[in-house]
Amino acid sequence: MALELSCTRAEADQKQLMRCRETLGTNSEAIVEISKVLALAGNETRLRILFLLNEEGELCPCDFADILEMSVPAISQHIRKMKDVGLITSRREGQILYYSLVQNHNEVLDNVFTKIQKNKKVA
Amino acid sequence: MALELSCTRAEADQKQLMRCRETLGTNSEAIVEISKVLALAGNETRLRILFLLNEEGELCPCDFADILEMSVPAISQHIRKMKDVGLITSRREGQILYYSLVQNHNEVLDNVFTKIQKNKKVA
DNA sequence: TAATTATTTAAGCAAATACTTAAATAATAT
DNA sequence: ATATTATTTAAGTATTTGCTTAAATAATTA
Repeated sequence: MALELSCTRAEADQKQLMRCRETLGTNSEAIVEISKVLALAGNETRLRILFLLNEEGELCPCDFADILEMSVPAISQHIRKMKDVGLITSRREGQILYYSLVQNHNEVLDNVFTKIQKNKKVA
Repeated sequence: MALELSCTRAEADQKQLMRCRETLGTNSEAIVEISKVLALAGNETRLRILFLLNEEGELCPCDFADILEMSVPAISQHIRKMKDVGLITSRREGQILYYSLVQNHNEVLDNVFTKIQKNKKVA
C-alpha cells in the first residue's frame, strides 16, 4: 500500500526509472492485450488446440476430446476462453461446430507455431 | 477416466485424428517447453518486467518495485520463476543483483516485444 | 413428437497463483 | 562487531484456474 521508494542506492538512475515508467505507460494497452493471449497459449491443452487448428484448419470439440483424451466439457471451456478473446471462431454445420484460428491478432502465435515445429523431435 | 470416443459423427475423419495425435506426439516436448515460457510471459507484471529488460538491458529488483509500484518480495518471486526456467539471469555487483534477459530461447519473446512496440499508443 | 447426438453451461471442488507480512541471507558501512 | 541496505525465502491467504458431474440448448433423426 505504502508508496515509498524501496531502493535508495546511489546508483539508482532516476532518469532511467522515469523512462521505464513512461515506456510502460505508452505500451500499457498492448501489454495488457498481449498478456491475455500469452496466458491463453500458456496452457498446454490450449496450446495443443491452437497448434492443431494451425495445422488442420478446423476441428470440432469432440475431435479435440478424442485427440487429447479429455472430456468434452473440459475442451469446451478452454475453447470458450479463446473465443472470448477472439483467438478462434466457429462455423456451424448441422450439429457440429467447427472451430478455426482467427488470422487477425496472431503474429505472436504464428511465431509460436513456427518455433514448435522447429523444435520438434526428429528421432 | 473412461477412454470412450466422444464423437461418433459420420464425418469424423479417423485419418485426420490419427495424424493429429501423431503431430502432437512429435511436437510434445516443444509444446511443453514453450507453454511454460508463454505462461510466464502471460502475466502482466512479468511481461512488463521482461519488456523492460529488453528495453533497458538490466535492472534490479528494487528498480522494478519502484517502477511497477509493487512490493519487493512480490517482484522477487516473479523474478525467481523466470530465472528457474532460464528466461533471465543475474549478475551481482555488491549488494545489488542485476537481472537481464537470456538471449537463448527467445525468438518467441523477441516477437512479443516487437508486437508490443508496434501496437503502442502514438497519441 | 420423442429420442439421439453435439455442444454448452452451471455448480462444485482441489490445486495453482499472486499477493501479503515476517523472518532469513548477503554484502557493505560504521 | 553492529547496523544498514538489497534481496530472497517462508508461511499464510484470497483469488483464479482447470477439471468434474449434471443439467440445459441446439440440431437431427426416427
